[in-house]
Amino acid sequence: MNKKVTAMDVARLAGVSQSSVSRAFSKNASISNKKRKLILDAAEKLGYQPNAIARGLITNQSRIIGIVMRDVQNPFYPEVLEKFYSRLSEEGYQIMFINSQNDEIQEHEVSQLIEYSVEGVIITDALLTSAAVQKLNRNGISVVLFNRYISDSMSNAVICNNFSAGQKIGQYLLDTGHRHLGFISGPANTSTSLDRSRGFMDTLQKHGIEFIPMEDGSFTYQGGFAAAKNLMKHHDEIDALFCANDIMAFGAIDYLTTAGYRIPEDISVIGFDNVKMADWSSYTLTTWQQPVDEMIHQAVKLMLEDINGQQEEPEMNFVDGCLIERASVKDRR
Amino acid sequence: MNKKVTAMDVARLAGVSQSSVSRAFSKNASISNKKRKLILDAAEKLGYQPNAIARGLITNQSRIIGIVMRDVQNPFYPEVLEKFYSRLSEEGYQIMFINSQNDEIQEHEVSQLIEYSVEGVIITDALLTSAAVQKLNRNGISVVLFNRYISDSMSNAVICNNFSAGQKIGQYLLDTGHRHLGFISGPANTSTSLDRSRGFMDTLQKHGIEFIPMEDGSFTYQGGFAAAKNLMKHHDEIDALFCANDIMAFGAIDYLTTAGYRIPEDISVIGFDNVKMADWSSYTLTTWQQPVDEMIHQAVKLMLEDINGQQEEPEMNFVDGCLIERASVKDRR
DNA sequence: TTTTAAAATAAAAGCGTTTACATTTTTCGC
DNA sequence: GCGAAAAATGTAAACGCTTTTATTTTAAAA
Repeated sequence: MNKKVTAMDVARLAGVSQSSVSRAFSKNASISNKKRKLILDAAEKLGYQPNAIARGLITNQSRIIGIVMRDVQNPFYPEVLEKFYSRLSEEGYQIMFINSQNDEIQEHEVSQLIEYSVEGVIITDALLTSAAVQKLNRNGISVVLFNRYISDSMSNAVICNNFSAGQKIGQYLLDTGHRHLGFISGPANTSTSLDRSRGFMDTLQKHGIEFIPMEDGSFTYQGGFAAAKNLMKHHDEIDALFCANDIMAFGAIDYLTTAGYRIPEDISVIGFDNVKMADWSSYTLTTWQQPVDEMIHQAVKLMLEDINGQQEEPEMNFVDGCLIERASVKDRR
Repeated sequence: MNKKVTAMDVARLAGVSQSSVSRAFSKNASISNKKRKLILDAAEKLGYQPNAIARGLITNQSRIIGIVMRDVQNPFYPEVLEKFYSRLSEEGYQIMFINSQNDEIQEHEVSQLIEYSVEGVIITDALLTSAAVQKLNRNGISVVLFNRYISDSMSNAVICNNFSAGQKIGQYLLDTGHRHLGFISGPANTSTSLDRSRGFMDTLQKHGIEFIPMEDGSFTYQGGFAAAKNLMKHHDEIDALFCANDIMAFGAIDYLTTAGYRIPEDISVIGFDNVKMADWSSYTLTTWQQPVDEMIHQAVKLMLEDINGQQEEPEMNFVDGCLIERASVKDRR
């Protein structure tokens, strides 16, 4: 456990002042090429790495972004995490990972973020109280909600246009000749699930369908499995099932298959997210693709703008996505 | 973007010295209860949070652990990540997440870790050069390898006893009356895949089987799918397939099913990891369970010991795991 | 009381940087 | 060459804490 080598050590070896060492490592600082090379060589020889902690203290910029997730087990989120990592890396940021254990993001988790002076926080699939948002804001920490929003707060958010996607899915199912629809929702306190459901119902109502059977599948495989079971027990007539995310759709399909229904001959199933597995040949799930790359691009853009103070007002960006047709929906016309 | 409130602010409000504020927030410091309460109240009122960056600078302890992963898309790893988060949280550590994009951990990724003075690094499913390990060690950063090891280096590691697991899987397949085995491996440069394969072959050889067909499935679904296809093309006689991880097993099963083979009637398939999906009714995969909780427990224990200097020598801990029998293997006796 | 030890507090140094400011060196027009 | 402006370098002051050291207050002993 050797002592860490500091800028002072480099300075001594190179025979310059410590501030010159600092300048040698900063992009647009006033320093001669000759001296810079001298210093860099000395640094190389000693294996010097600038200390980001010390830098953060003086510059008041940690260059750390917190990412808080909850449902890491849903394959959608690892993908998101990976992509956020790439984008933020490119921008020279590190990621502090928080896996919120509870539905709602906890006080102490917010505190951790603040204590480490993260410059921004990306909230993914976790519930945020307005109090938490305020606390973050009060500490000058930018917040971007990813794939959810809270109406009363003033936070940046980028979300798939779940309402319109829901509408289009409803339309698609109707267009392909389905008449007995069912819906498996996520938790009732998520904007994601709510908007998808509202859009879906909106279309149905326009076609004179006022009520359809629904079950909460809590965004999990087991939930989807159980929800499908309940649904079919009381509504054997169902010919199409819209699941508010893919993972529930897999659960539903697995239940239906074991119960002897054929997909899509007997029942069509449609999901939401287009996770990698949707393409697996066991499922070949027709689903709604969230344009993850674009969403992440925008989220990072908002974050950076906010951090750099180029933002007047928090923005909410909606992106559309599109239907991916595979083999889990049958054309019944 | 309010200015951050510092210990000095609290001190002023409470009418004490700044050092007393510091003491009020530290566990076993010499301070009267009266004053502590006074200070804590003032801090509460101002919404003061100690600045971990500043603390880290003076104490030379960042309380950050780096976790580097590569194949986050393999569902095994999100689970691991989540559990590491819980354990390390309990110990008061934060996680800096690195998603290595390449097979081999990159120079600049190691640098990032060093710049942020992480106290330790957990390496999961990523390849580490000895040079990288040395660089970390030279900077006093503890390294624990999770689920892999490198023989030439002196790093802590906790791994499933892949060799013996491979042996037992071979035995199990033989015991259940299989005579034409095939193997789908991971990348040839991973100790994980190699040891599983060696153990497997070891058993087979003891039973007079010297050679079996093998394909590299590179630890991915697509790889497993393709590998199964290649294997069956040339070796139609195969009656059992051992896949070096679950995700490849899923790919293999999906190929086999679409090709008209019945699992397990025509071909038995066995995986490795016991990810959540293995229990899904589409797969009901018989597989080897890695004792993740125990592995993580040990990894964190090693890490902490190393950080606290209670370690003479790097340790390599092997854990066993056990076979989980589901429905993808048929008893052919 | 007075003396002395112990406990609580304050003052100040220092962690490894960046950066404003002061000083020195270089460059360049005349 | 000279002088002035520009560029390069050095000096020193922060940043927000912890911790050592010095000082004050309190408690205990006499």
